[in-house]
Amino acid sequence: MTIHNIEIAAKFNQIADLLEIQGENPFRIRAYRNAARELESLPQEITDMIQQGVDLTTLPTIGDDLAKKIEVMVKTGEIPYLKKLETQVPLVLSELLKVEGLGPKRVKTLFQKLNVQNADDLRKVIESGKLRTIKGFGEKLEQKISAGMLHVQEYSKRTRLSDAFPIVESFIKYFKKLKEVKQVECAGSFRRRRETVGDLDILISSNQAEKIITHFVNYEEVDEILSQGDTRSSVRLHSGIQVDLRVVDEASYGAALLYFTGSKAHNIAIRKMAVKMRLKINEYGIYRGEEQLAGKTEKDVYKQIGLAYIEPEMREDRGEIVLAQKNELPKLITLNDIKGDLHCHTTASDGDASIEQMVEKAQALNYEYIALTEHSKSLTIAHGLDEKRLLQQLELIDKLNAKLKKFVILKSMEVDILEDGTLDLSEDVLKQLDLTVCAVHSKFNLSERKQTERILRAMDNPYFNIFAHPTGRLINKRQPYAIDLDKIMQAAKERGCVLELNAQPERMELDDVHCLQAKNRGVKIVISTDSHSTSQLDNMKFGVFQARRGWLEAKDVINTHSLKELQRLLKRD
DNA sequence: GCCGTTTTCGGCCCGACTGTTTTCAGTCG
Repeated sequence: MTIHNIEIAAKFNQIADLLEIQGENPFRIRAYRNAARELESLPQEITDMIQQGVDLTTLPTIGDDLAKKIEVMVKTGEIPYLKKLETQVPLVLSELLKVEGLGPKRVKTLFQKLNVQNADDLRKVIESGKLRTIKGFGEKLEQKISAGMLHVQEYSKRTRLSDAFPIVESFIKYFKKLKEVKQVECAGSFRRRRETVGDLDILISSNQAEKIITHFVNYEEVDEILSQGDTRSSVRLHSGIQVDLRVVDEASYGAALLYFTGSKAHNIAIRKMAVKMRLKINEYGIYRGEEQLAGKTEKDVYKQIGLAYIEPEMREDRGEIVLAQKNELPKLITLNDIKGDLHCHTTASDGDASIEQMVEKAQALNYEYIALTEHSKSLTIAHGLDEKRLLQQLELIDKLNAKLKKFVILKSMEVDILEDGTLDLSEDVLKQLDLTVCAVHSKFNLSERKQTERILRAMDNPYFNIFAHPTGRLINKRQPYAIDLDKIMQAAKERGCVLELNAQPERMELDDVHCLQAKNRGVKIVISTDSHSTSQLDNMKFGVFQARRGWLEAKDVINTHSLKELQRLLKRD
């Protein structure tokens, strides 16, 4: 049995929930949550680390006690301490914590006074009017809890970054019309470009907070006003997304932006640094006693604690602060660095646009090259090309290339990796291609060992260049297939293969942690849109966002290079 | 429960809004 990091993290979070309901020491609770977060973003599996004899207490947030609990969990699949807690407080109570308006204190009260253990119990005590008999539970709170229960599922779902974009853009536009607005930005995980966002955090600088708040709650897409104060307000939009607004003075804008961009872990880390220097950071600025030392820009605030400016995408407390101290932060890749797209389809297989249309759009994006990567014959549903049709396309590409100036169409194909690890094209044809983009399109449910072996065998083929769709996941829809990416990366490094970061917003395979892992291993990445239409070529930005979250620089990504250099990088030994 | 360039004990990030109080606890970000 393999215990994954996220499973241990989940157990730690459950322990934290139960301790919270019991009213335990908040710092002890935080210790469990910190450890859970650490485990979630750990690039290596704990199980492997234990096998390699790594001392877990060398990890931040993990001490002697938690290290022991992790080891027991890995060995037995359970944490006895959690079992013990469950005999005192039913675990299902943690579900109630997800209801808006209910926190640990209220859940405990409901459990003790009315024996409420789950949503059903809660509904019953509301209907019978018993809830209101409890001290501290009034009419308004009852309404809030009732509404909250209806939406637990719906609102806990995170929105894909690409879906949040148009919502944010119209919000920003709406606020820019107001002359009282000096600066406006969407902070939070949106600004950190996480692949999904929970709610949206809009920050505005203005000296007319009241007017801004009124403008905010009157926005036409607002369905419900959740709170409305002097400087902050929250609403729920018709789309179900919650939006939080905060208004500050210009003198505090940078500090507030820093605070509302997060992540929470990053904020806590820099505030701790400030405390050590006898300073205090809050959303209004950085202070020595009453005196504000900085606050107008984020850069000023970082500078006061001896840090270089850290890009939002890196603010996850994954080691970026140490690098900022040493002034050794990576120079993150930007959209401007991209010189071409190496994964696109045309009408020849399952795309919507012709070759000419795709080329025209790629040229408009100032690209120097594009690779046409139709599906191969096994993928009949996508009208995959057999050898004969592919050869016809190659001829056509030659003709078009002869006419093009300062732009090259690369001959390629999205080759299916069959179940036995062979490629879905004969060597005769493979050798006529400039590069191959190889991917799994069937048999997703093989065991991790078999799936990994399948890919490794495919990589042994000297014509294998890019491993596309490396996890097969669809955000909010399909889990990644079981695969040992660590082994794959090792093999890619040895064989000179490249891993694809697929920029389709619903895919985003690899994730940020994978990117960082690849970078550390020296494995090259290609960011590709997998476009099936001309407009999808614009999805490149989402791939770049993800790459930035994974600390990638232009040099780590092969399609930032000129054609000549690209060809050198693709060459296998 | 973790952690250490003032500490192996005593700290642990910080503030706004709501509802139900009648001066503040609870929740949230």
